[in-house]
Amino acid sequence: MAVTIKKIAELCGVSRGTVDRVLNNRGKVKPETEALIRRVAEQLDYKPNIAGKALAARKKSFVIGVIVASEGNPFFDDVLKGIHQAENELHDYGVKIIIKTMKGYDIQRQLKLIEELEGGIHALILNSISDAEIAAKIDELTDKGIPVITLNTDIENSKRLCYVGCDYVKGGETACGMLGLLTGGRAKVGVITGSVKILGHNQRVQGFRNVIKRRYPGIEVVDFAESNDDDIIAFEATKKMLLEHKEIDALFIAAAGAYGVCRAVISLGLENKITIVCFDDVPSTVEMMEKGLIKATICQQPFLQGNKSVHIAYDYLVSGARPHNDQFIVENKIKILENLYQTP
Amino acid sequence: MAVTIKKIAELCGVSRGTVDRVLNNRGKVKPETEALIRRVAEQLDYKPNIAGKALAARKKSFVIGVIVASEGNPFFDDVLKGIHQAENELHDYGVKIIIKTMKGYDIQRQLKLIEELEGGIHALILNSISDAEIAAKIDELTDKGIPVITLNTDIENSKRLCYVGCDYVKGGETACGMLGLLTGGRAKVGVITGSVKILGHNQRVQGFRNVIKRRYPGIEVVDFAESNDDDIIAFEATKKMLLEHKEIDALFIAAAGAYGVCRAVISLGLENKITIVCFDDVPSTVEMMEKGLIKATICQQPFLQGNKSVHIAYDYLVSGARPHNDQFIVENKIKILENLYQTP
DNA sequence: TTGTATGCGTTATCAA
DNA sequence: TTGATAACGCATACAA
Repeated sequence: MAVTIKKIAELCGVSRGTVDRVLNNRGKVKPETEALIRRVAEQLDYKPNIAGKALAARKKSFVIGVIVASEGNPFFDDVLKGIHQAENELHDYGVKIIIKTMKGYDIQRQLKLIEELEGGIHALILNSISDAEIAAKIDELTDKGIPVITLNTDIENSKRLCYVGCDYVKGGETACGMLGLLTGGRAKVGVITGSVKILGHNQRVQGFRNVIKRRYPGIEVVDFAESNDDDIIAFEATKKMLLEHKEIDALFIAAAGAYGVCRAVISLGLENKITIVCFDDVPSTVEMMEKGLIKATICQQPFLQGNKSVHIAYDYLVSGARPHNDQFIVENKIKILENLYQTP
Repeated sequence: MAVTIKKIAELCGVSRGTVDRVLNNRGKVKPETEALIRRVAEQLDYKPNIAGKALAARKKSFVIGVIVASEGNPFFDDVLKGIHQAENELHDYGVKIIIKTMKGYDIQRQLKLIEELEGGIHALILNSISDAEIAAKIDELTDKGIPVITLNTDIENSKRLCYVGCDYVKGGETACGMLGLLTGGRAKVGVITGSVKILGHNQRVQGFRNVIKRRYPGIEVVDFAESNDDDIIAFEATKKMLLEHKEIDALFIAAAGAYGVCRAVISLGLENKITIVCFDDVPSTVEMMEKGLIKATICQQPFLQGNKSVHIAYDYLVSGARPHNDQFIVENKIKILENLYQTP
């Protein structure tokens, strides 16, 4: 039979209340008794029963705040779906969610949204901007007892509880691996990134270059442009790039803007010449895959990211549990036309 | 606040016990009261609280039997790991698991194993052979109140509770999609399947042909052989095939035996000529991917299959919950060298 | 500093 | 046929 608080209490000759105080660090226990209880719990490998915790937790109520830069970015549609489903799943357990959305990555705007939420939440899920001011704010919340979970974008040197998102470097490596296979290892590549200011985008490009160096000497990056995650800018930049570099026969799109890129390729009549690899499966990308323009896309489980971030926040609030290594890394999944539609 | 049995009881002016009897079909309730309770529960959209159920269920104990054809088949290593982890996760809830393994697909042997278990289990997870005698046995168990979950291989026309595994047709389609991309849509393919008697293998080949017809007229299947999931037989068959058909420049391996196939290719010095696509990422396949022989493999989340099958059995025993559409379909994941190692 | 009592939602037992 | 009550493991308000 499993070890329970009751059993530990009996074994130590104290009451359940005392064991609870020790195991949950509530203080007010004589040091000797505390030591004894800890020793016994350790030896018996006590694991709190989740169902019991959840049931007892129903009496409380948890408000979780969410801030995402989802406006005008369809990638976040599935992230938000995952969050909403988690809210549903945890509704029974007294979880309420307040979502604030923003457009693009404006530091002051994000700070303002955090301040709007901060008084009324028990935890914050933050699609964070990698910036010192934001990091300081995260530390402030954490010190106040509001854990912060970074979602999709991480931030270094902060007291965030954990990061939920993909491994961007590995994503870039996977993209290059696919391009290598699709082109027989010979390609002149144009890179269209989102912004050199965004860590994740740079990491993808870095991963891409890693694999060139490691396995594909025949792949060469001949030009590089930024789209600011905007289809129009991507369209213009791609057109310019392809006109200036007639030798380009592959495009690596490290961020949003794939639709603009594809339209540029079409407008120059280069559909059959250029191999395109990109990220995520937003509707416009799916459309371009069906047209045959985009051969492969690397996806990062947006639904799972949203869903998991909420569950992690709840688990931490209820039982102090935190994920292994302070992170939950989703997979980079290769999708081609044939395996696009599958159960999440 | 969520709807509970207590609330329904109050609203109907009866005791919790009575509501419980109605909602769990235990009988012994006056028809009028039953109708009233059902109506109220329906209207309030009553959803039983899982934590409550789990807690109450601790008093019972569940024995789940598992039969898998895992002997000599490393694919099942991860399936078994998933099962063991589920046992760990549910240990607190009184779940015990008895695993019986077999080698290959021998109907009489499988029947015998079922009979050995049948007296002492509350549910059965069965890596079933698609056969009428087995189907009849499944129905017998089901009628006795022992739900049967088919794992990795399904069986038609039976009263099994649900199927946990992949969509084999889609797996074959994905494999052909990859091969099309890797070869620029032009290939002379040799197909090495496991056995024409195994439904899943046939479905993969079917999916492969679907995509040839749909998108890749330049891909042609020139020969076909069986490996019986055995590396030695696969080795011999591949060698023969490649010697007879010098034009073959791609191999589609629909089942186990990939290692034998690769060794045949190596022994003929054709490493650089032949594009190989296969299934699953057993250690010998990973080795061949690292050597560059296998370009891509389609994986089917073995760990998740094992883990999920146990959880589904438990959920059904505790709360009568069954998965949507009587199945839990795992994904066909494309893996190349760069995204082979990731969190499960 | 410690113990006791109560409740979370569900199920089982026993008495009526 | 029904209702009352205890139990599962945990958390906590309150009493000692």
